[in-house]
Formats: sequence, C-alpha cells, structure tokens
Amino acid sequence: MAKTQSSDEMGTLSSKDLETVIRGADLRPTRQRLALANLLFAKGNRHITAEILHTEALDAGVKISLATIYNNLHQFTDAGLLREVVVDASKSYFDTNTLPHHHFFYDEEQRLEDIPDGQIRVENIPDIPEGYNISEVGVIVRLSRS
Amino acid sequence: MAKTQSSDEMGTLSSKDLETVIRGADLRPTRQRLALANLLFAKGNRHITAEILHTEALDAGVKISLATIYNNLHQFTDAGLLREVVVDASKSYFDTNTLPHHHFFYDEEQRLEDIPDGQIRVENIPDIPEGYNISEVGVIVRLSRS
DNA sequence: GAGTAGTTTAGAATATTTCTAAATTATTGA
DNA sequence: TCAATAATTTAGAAATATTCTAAACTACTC
Ligand SMILES: [Mn+2]
Ligand SMILES: [Mn+2]
Ligand SMILES: [Zn+2]
Ligand SMILES: [Zn+2]
Repeated sequence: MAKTQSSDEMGTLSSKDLETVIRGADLRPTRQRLALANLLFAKGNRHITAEILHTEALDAGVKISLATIYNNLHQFTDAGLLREVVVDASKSYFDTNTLPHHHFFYDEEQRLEDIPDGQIRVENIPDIPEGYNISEVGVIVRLSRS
Repeated sequence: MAKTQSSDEMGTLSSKDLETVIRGADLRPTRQRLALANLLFAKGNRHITAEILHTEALDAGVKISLATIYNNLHQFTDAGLLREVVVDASKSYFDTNTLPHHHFFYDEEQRLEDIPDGQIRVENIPDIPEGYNISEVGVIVRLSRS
C-alpha cells in the first residue's frame, strides 16, 4: 500500500508506513527523520519552509537542529518525496505534492496553495531549442488582497 | 517618442532619451544611474542579476558600488521600468520587459529568456477566493540539456 | 558486540541583499 | 552664480537564508 502511494496522497500514512517510505528511499529511520516525515506527510499536502518546519518540530517537542532540517529536506527532495518550489526571492518552499501541478501564491501571507490538478492548462508551448528538454512547466498565480 | 515607448521596446534609446525616461520617473540623471540605464535599456531585452550588472558596469569603466546597483534596480522597478522575476532560489533577476509575458529558464546556464508574447496561453484559471485579485500569472518553462 | 557507514549537530562560513550614516552631487530659486 | 536643500552614492556593517565542517552520535551489518 505505502509502496505505491504517490506523494500527493500520503495523507494517512502511519508511522509504520513512514518508516517503510524512508527505508525505500535508502535512508535510516532516525528519530529526527521520522518526526519530520510525520510533520510533512501525515496530514495532507503541505508547502513549508525550513524555518517553519523547524519551529513545528520544536513545538512538537522534537529536539532537532536547523542543519538537520535542511539535510532532510534535501534528502527527501532527492528521493522524490518532496519538491522545491521557487516563488519567493527570500526563501524556499518544499512541497509534499510531487505530481505536476500549479500554484496560487498569496503575496501578503507568503502562502503557497495547490491549484487543483486538471484545472489550469498551459497551451501552445513553443518549440524548444535543439538539445534541451522541458524539465518542468510551472504556473504561479499571484494573489493580493483587493 | 521615448515618452510612449513601453519598456519592452526601449532597445534603441539614445542617452538623451534615457535621461528623459529617468526624469520621467522622478529620478536624477546621475552618472551612475545613466550608465546603468544604458546597460539595461540600450540594447534589447535583458534579464540580469545585480552582481552581473555590477560586473558589466565595472568592465565598462563605470565606478559604482554594489549598493548603488541595488538601489537603482529597485528604483527602476518601483518606477515600472523593470520587473523582478523569481526563478532561482539564490538570486533575483531583473527583467527589462515589463509587459506580461512568460519565460524559459535554462537550468544549467541559469539564464532567463522571454517566450514570445502570444505564444503561451494559460487557460481555465480557477475562481480565486473572495477578497483577492490576481496580480500576476507567471509561467516558467524550465529547460535542461537532454 | 565490534566495525562501519550514515546521521546529527554546533558553530563557522558563505552568499545575497539591505541598512546606516557620512560624503558627494544635482537641483532650485534668490 | 551661489547657497540651501534634497537626492544619491558609498563603504562597511548587518541581516537572512543556506551550506559547510568536523566531531560526536546512532543505526545497521555480520
Ligand atoms: Mn536547495
Ligand atoms: Mn527586492
Ligand atoms: Zn504544491
Ligand atoms: Zn522577460
């Protein structure tokens, strides 16, 4: 079950399943890594910064350093469990939804939100230069209070 | 003539015209500011970082500090002569094309390029929450060497 | 359990950007 | 033209996010 779940639907994984996911990524299920996996994957999609994840971990009583937060965010990203979304010049967001999809970004709140898949379509992407391939097509719809 | 040109077509402005543009933005045509305007607007569209613009200025023999580069990039942006594009987590790009348009981003070269306007269409943007308005719709097509 | 490889960590280092406060320059208008 | 004023530039310090280093710790293997 856990093996075939894509990362945009890991919303109901038990700690047991998370350990399986972590081992599947060739990583050891340490106390810190399991705690982060829980915060990230145990309840629906998230778009989160390193600093906020750190605060959440500390609030949950998990003793963990910021360096470990960064290490794990990158390891999860390399393993395809997360993806990095660049919307803000000053910090990176990590997204638990690794399927292709687009985003709303709420300027004032600095908050990222998925646009339900299938909603937006990008048409007429021009030919790309010889020797290149498209690695991602990302749409960001920026919203401000009106 | 210069007065009505939009910033995506300032490719042929003389120094005289640039001074007019600068004064029109309520800024003083200082040596440094004119030099930067020349580098930015005198030859077609550009997507440039502060650091690279600084290097170009120094290479052109213009004595200018990095703080002044940042000051002017932000002043030009506030005046609507530039716009900031966020594609890379580690640095900001400033775009001389201020009309709505989309981008290719060449991952390896860290280079931004305009997608000719009218090419890409974004369809089916979902309803946005009450109290918000769309400030920008940006598409980034990331390209990597294949 | 010993060995080893992976992990965590504090703290230092880096990189980009912004800030501060003082010196310089452009503008205004008497 | 010149003095007064306001804008601009600048060096250097500071802020921020992120990465690196190297040592301590922990998980896994046999
Ligand atoms: Mn990264
Ligand atoms: Mn800025
Ligand atoms: Zn997302
Ligand atoms: Zn552009």
